[in-house]
Amino acid sequence: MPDTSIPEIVIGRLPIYLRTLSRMAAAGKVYTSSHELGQHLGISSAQIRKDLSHFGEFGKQGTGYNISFLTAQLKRILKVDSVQDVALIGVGDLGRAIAHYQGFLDRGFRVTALFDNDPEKIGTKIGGLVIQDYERMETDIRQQEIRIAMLAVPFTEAQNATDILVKAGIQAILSYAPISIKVPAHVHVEYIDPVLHLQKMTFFLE
Amino acid sequence: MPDTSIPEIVIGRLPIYLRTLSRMAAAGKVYTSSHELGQHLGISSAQIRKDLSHFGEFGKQGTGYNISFLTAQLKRILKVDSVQDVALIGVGDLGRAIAHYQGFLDRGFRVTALFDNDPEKIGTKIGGLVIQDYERMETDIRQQEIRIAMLAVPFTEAQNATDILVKAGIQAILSYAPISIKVPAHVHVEYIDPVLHLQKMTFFLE
DNA sequence: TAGATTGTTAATCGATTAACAATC
DNA sequence: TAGATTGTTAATCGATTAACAATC
Repeated sequence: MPDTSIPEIVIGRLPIYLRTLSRMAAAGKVYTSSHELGQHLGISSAQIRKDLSHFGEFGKQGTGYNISFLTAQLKRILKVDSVQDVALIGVGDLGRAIAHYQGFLDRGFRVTALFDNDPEKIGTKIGGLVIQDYERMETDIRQQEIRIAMLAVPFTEAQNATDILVKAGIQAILSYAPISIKVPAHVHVEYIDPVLHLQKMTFFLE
Repeated sequence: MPDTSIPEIVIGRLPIYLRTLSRMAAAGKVYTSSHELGQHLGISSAQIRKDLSHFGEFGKQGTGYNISFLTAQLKRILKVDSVQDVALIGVGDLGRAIAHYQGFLDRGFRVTALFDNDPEKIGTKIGGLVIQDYERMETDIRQQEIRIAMLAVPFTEAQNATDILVKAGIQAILSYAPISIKVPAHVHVEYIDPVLHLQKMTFFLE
């Protein structure tokens, strides 16, 4: 059971460390240090050491961190050492791009179910998966014991789809819909809305 | 000129306020309060009032905020009261979805240039825009005075594309490539990597 | 050994929140 | 007027960083 006293902001940085370590391993490096990691990411070495210290001692004085060892530890901590099944709701342009994306499996995820409410799409296939009707969403997700969903529906449809996901027992939702969705406290929601990033950056334009 | 003493974290929340106000306006509401806004977003009313106070006084005691007035003020502050042109680099599945996305214009952005380095794609059209060769990236972006780019290339190509964008005078980059890119200090970079969100949420799975 | 780097502590820094006078 | 809500101050809370003993 994860220690819930660990700040959420710390958990949010672990995947970034993991991603950077993977790049280093691919480049043939064997050891790294908090200083080197920090330089890559633009954060302080102290922060990296502090973050990791919440979970154990993974380094050696003088030599730093063994990259493959630290990678394995972070994967274990984040529970991505086994592959997590993900349901994808909404198969428009964006949903299609997500379904085709080859970058999930390496990092612990696999889209194993597709749903849409457009009769024209239902029954067609993407990457070997049949697009299913909303009707089947609750039972399919339960049967497959899927705990994570990605939401790529129009924002007008987001809350409705969310309500079905919650009924199906989904515990985590990554939503691409540009709207705040309501969920019970036990369901985690994260959002991706590119326009929020663009608007933020526009403020800083010269 | 924006007051640079305003914390970046505050700027990051303004687009969220703006998005919520738009939803309220669409629902026919005329006034709202910091309390109501906070409830929608799951943040405290004090934080909303504090954030807004960096930029002026936009509310009235007793009645709260006029939604269309506050919307106009936030758009002005974020500089999205005029439409910003955006270049899109990389027209794979994701780039295609971005190019087709209808949700940008309403919120201040318009994709006006597409680039790819795949000879098979160069010269073909998406939504009325011709996909141009990398060769033309620097000059086209300069000529069109584009200041913002979205990066949807494979991660192996991200730094190379970024270097060209920087030479072209781009000031802000929204990157979908799962890798940290290096830019000069005057260029703002934001990242979207869905796997980071998924891995973070997986930690909290029961 | 000498140099390097960890994990941890304490200090600093910055963000959030509670409270309330002002006032619509 | 009475009730509601702002904008702001001061207090609280939490995150980041500097520093260093331990030790590889």
